[in-house]
Amino acid sequence: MPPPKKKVRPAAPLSREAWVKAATNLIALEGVQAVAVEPLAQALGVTKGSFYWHFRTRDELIQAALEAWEQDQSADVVTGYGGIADPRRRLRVLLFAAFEDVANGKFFAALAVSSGDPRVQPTLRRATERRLAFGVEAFQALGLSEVEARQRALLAYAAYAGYFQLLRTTPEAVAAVTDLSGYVRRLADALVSAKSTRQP
Amino acid sequence: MPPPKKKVRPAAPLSREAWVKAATNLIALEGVQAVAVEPLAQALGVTKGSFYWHFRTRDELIQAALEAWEQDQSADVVTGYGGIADPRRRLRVLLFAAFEDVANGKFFAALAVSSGDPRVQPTLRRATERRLAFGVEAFQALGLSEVEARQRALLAYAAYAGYFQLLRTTPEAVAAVTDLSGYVRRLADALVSAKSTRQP
DNA sequence: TGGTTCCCATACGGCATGGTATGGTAAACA
DNA sequence: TGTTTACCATACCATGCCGTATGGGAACCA
Repeated sequence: MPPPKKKVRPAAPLSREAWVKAATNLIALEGVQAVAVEPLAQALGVTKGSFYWHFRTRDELIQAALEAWEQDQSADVVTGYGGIADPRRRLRVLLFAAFEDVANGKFFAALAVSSGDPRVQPTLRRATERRLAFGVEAFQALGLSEVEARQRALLAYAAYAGYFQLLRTTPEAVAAVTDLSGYVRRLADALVSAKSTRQP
Repeated sequence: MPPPKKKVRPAAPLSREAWVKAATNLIALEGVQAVAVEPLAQALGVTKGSFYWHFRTRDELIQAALEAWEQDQSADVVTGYGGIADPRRRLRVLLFAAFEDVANGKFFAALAVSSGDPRVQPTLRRATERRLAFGVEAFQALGLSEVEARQRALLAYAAYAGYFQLLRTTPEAVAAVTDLSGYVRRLADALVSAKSTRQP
């Protein structure tokens, strides 16, 4: 008779980061609530026993994934667009970069989907505030008042958030607009070059 | 000794519509996945027994709520803005009306939150397609090509969707812009009066 | 007064999942 | 070679929810 159970070790033991990465992918696809321990373990070819050795609880995994994303975020913002001198050009580069980072946009949209989760809320709030503040600053550099800069930053950010929300919920609708760069260019033109008050 | 259980009837028996309305409110607040039979029954002061007399299943309640909303939607669009002749004015009225209907905007954002649910997807897709088509038509009436009209409609709709998403996830961020009508006016100006191609 | 219908309570089974307890195996180490 | 440590499997309990089965009270009707 065969030996009752050959315990086959996976080629490499799972690291904590592997769990976090898997959770991050799952969040981007289906939101935070989809991060369930048992299905995730099955997808990784192990069982819960493995998970609860690496993490104390499910919350800990989710927090780890969120923090990892937030870290990347801050790094991007700080390093990237501080150096561009011309405020008009800086704004354009900022907008294009934001829309071109599709993976990041999708993850952000997934977070918005999970905004009901109390773990997600602080992360989402911080990210939004930081980005909005950055946008306000960029518009003020154009010489606009703070009120106007806030309006335009909110408009730009809403266009960003809405675009990736639509891309997530109804990609067919977005697919009708094939020229993304044209779309962003139009947004940039509308926000950067418009006069400071309503046109007659 | 007191009688073992005085079955106290509620003043009025619950109607099917009362359940639908309660579900609708819950969806607007927390999304579709929050519509759970037992908690909802408790909130209404009854038990599951009542629910499963009015509905065959939980799905049936959710479908009913979604259909009710979709009906209202079509009614609004059809009745409201068909008659305005001047295309510029028509677009402005349309935009202002969309942003002013806060309840509807919040419900839409809640549906986007629940976009993973297979019951929600068709409703969301139909609503998005109808609204976008309406927008494309309105921009074409300005004399724009279809490609340009699609871009602007998507931009307007993204600004709409993003605004209510932000209002839902991080209301503090939106609160910094107190003048909503100014915000919408800026959006309208940017979309309606901009030249058809990029400015030099 | 007895029956019928509407509306609901109670009790139960079932499933998915979070979390715990415990043991087992392989590799490194002494 | 014996022991410890890292990593994981298995079995188990608890909880929250869906759906079913059944009965029962109140109101109306004959």
